[in-house]
Amino acid sequence: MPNERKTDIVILGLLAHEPLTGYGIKKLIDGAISFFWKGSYGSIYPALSAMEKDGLITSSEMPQGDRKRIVYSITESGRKALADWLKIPAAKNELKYETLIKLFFSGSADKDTITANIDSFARETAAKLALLKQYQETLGKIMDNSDHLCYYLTVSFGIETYEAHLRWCESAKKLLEQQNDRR
Amino acid sequence: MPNERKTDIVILGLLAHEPLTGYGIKKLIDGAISFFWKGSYGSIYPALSAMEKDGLITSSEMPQGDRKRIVYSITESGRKALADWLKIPAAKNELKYETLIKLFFSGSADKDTITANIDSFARETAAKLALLKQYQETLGKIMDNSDHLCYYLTVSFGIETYEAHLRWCESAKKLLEQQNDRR
DNA sequence: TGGCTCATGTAATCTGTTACATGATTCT
DNA sequence: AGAATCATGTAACAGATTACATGAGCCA
Repeated sequence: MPNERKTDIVILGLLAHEPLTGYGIKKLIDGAISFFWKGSYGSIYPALSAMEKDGLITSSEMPQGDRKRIVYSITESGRKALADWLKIPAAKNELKYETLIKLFFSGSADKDTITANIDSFARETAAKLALLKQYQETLGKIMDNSDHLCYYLTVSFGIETYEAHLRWCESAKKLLEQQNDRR
Repeated sequence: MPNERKTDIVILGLLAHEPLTGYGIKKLIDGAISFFWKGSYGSIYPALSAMEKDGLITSSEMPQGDRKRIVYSITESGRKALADWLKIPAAKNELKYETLIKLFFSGSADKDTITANIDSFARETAAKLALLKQYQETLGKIMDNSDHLCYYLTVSFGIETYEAHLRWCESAKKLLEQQNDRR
């Protein structure tokens, strides 16, 4: 039975491409993946231990000089678990935006506070968008295999979503102005 | 110091509008709020107890016949905590879409699996979108105060985001077709 | 030599879900 | 009478974060 823990799936997905250390996994998660998934050492290392026990991955110590170094590889059983999970269309998709909580309950807040919150959100979104566009550019040049196509589609998702967010920021601020003038 | 727990903030925000029971809070969270925030009884009731101890809310037993019923109201201290939190522009905005994890690691999956996943995502998104559009229609008619304006803006955010998702679904499927033909 | 990166790991804590237990009221 | 809804609450578990502890290798 494939593990439900998403950390496990992400690790499996990364190891399906190449063997990695826990540290290396963390670095990759902090890259293009980070816009839809986060992971800390406190979740990665325990997951690696558990998955090795379950036979989904294997480890081999490959020290660099005197520095401890454990490289993990995916097993056949691991590949199967990953493939099985990929085939299940059911997916939990969660959007948890504190900005929306703030906005929803800002009925008694003054207009400047609301606008400041929207502006702050817009800045953060623009920064993330810029990063994704960089990734997209790089990927667009090397879209030679199905791996890269999938990366490209994921990044495109982020770009279209963030662009929609930014458009909303503009229209929201306009509406706020209008309502303000009307009083 | 304002509590960082978002469950607390959501409860405070709801109670700022009207006194409610734990059950009533759960019902409201399951409504228009649910697209950006979820809550279970297992998180709501303990939060209510903790917040009462902290003086952010007060309770009064108002049984209905023989049925136990505890109605919570926000205190001045609670209103201040909420207002303080609303003034901080910093916000954690998390997009956690399993669909994107699946897609990102679908390099070795066959095209039908990927398309099925996208279709499933599109159906779910369309369903959520339809609900939000209903809310928007209702809200559009009664946009008489700043509370309703904030609700409207929040719902609009969801609508624009989900519409962007659906557009992406279409373009993603087209790209997949093209790449498939090219082989 | 000092700071960054590579590298592993754990303990305490937080936050929340799921599942259950319990029972009254209201609607059909 | 039976189903749905109203209503409160807890215990076990899950999943993750934060902060810490530790230390080697590499570059300027």
